[in-house]
Amino acid sequence: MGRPPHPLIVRERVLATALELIGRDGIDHFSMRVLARTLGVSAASLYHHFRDKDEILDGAAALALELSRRPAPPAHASPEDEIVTIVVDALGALRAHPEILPVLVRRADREFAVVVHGHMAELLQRSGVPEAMIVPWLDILDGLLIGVAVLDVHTTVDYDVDADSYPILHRSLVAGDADLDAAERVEIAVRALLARARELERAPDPA
Amino acid sequence: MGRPPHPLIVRERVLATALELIGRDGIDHFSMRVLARTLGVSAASLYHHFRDKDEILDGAAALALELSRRPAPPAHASPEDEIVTIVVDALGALRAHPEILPVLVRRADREFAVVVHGHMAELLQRSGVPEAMIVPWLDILDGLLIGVAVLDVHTTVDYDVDADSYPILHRSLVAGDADLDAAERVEIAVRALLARARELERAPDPA
DNA sequence: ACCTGAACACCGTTCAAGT
DNA sequence: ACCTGAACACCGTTCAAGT
Repeated sequence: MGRPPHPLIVRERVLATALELIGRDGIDHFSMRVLARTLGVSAASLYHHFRDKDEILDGAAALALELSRRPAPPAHASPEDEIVTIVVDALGALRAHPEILPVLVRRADREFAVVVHGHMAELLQRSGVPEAMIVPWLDILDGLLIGVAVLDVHTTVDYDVDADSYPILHRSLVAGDADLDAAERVEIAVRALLARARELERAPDPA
Repeated sequence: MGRPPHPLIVRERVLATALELIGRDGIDHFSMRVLARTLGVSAASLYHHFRDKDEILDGAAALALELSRRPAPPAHASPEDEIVTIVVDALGALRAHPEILPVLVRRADREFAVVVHGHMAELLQRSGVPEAMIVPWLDILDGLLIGVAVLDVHTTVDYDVDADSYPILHRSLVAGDADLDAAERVEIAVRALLARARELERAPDPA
């Protein structure tokens, strides 16, 4: 066909289409050929705009996070409440695009988090965390967030536990209020971590 | 060639070879054909022993966890110390096979954890966690473990932070003792969570 | 510069055929 | 029962050729 008067391929449209296809049909059905067909172009053309398939996957993952970002974090009374809000919002963003999570995990590009990290670093300091420990606590909070999201997305079935072999686990599983929502669990965990982060002056040496 | 006098394919040997190949060449280079060639059989034969490729990946992931399991968890004075040991050991297991982590995350088959969960449920109870909250705390600890492992495996570069835009984050990053080992971070976090888990009688209602 | 069809070197999986 | 070669319907990526 040759070169059209206006470019047929726009980067953002490609990424939005990729995200939509992945969300609708799953990551296993996503291919360059399917994406190209949906866009009405040839698969080869995509390589004029993206280095490879991974660049498209990364872009779609970044777009997913961007789309589910809350417009503005509300200013709360305490920095703790604000941190909880940020983490719970981020969990919601990850849960809104479960199919993109494996991509995020596989690449774990943390650049996207730098803005929210800058803000959270300030909040941690205001809540009394010593400066040298701010980055470790950010890492812990990040890890908690990602891990809870990963487990939550795959919550397929409540696994069966033999009552005789594991009596306590079994009783806790059948207890009614045992299954909190992931957002509630993450809030409990974040508050627990922050309560301790304020107390610690420094990491304890392995004595 | 036809049927040999003794089976050429043994399930455990297939999984061990798969794990080795994935660890050595990466998950992207792992294919049924490569696995079959390494084993000296045809790719088609593998389908007589495994339903599909996913079953092999799951088996290899389970094997990785099994291999890195410590022989016996030492009986400590306090249940808290024992929980920390279990979680830190599990982190070591995950870090020993970084290439298998995406497989675990993608499938998140939690059945493999039931034994250690049964034990940890008992430890949580002994450390004073109310029965109805044991499963939520197990979920939180699982999430923390997986998330920290995921982030640790991909710790490619310390990202650059603009000192003017994010002064606190920047200062914390350049502070010398800011980068604790993942095992140290997870220990700090687990102790913080346990300290709080003992106090809480019940999940706080969203008031 | 931008897009194309065709080709290359792969995939996972199935299946009739062999012993 | 267990293994095989060949085939099917796909992949990601490259590249000469078109305008």
